[in-house]
Amino acid sequence: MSINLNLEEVLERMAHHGWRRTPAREAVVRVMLGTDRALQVHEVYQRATRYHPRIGMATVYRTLEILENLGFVQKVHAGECHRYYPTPPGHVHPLVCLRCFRVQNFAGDNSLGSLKAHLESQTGFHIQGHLLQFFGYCETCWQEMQGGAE
Amino acid sequence: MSINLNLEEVLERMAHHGWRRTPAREAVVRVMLGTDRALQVHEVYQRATRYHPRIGMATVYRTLEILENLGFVQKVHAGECHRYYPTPPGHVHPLVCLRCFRVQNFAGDNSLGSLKAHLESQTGFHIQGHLLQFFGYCETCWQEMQGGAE
DNA sequence: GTTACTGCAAAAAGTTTGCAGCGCC
DNA sequence: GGCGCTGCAAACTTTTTGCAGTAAC
Repeated sequence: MSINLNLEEVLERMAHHGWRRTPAREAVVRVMLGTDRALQVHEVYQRATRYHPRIGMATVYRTLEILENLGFVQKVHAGECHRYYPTPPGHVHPLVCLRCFRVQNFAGDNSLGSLKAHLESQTGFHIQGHLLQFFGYCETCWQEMQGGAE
Repeated sequence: MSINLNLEEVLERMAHHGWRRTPAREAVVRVMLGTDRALQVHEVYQRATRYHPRIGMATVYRTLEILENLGFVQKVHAGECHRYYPTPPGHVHPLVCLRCFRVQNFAGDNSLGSLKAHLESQTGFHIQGHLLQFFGYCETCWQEMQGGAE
């Protein structure tokens, strides 16, 4: 969720696209606004039940799909499966902690633009997009892993 | 599969790691050596049956896991699901056609190295790796799409 | 002769769909 | 009041696991 938006703004923008405002959708939006980590779908579901106990998994899937299509959340490919995290403002890429899945965003490398142009002329491909992620361990997790806990 | 390796070389390297040479594994290796596209697991399975008709899906999964761990094949995240393609030699990244899933590899952007160092000092993350892919349409598919088909 | 490997089938995990009732606009 | 949305359950897809027979070394 663009971290510069609040609950009302997101719901309003959804409304502009014809999506009704419901307690279930509000719950999912709250969850995504309130996380600094990439979440698996079942984690989104669990957290959403705090705001709307009777929400179902299907609704979570459907709402995440809407939010993704509107550009409010994004998928991250972390190891085994994919996770969702709020889309930050600007053209940035995620740096994901492989242990706690906290996401740190960094500014898009502007060399990718020229690389894209270069690739298009070299290969004849018509490029539609790219995927850039870094993986590692955040300072906190790194310390804890060194401490033998792992 | 590293395109500069042949069947014997791959099987030999697997043997070095203690993996036995079997018809099923040979079939999967042949499939991966013979593709220029990223394949879904069921596509690998279908093609493998040409070499070894009684092969099972479970064996395909198990063999792809071995090949991935040894670095002979890689996953690509293309839209809906992930696909496997042979690891090319050198440090390169995939440019994937969204229609036919042909993979064109390009040389790793060396600016990523300095970006990594920059990110580590900025964020405190200990970076383990990165994921860079471009998506688009190859010239052939682009022409066919313009032609009104699709 | 051992032990790793296989194919099969069943289980598990992840995701989508159908639908009747509810509640948003 | 109409229709979009929901939760539930069932279906479906993808991946993993258990196991007894088979074959590689």
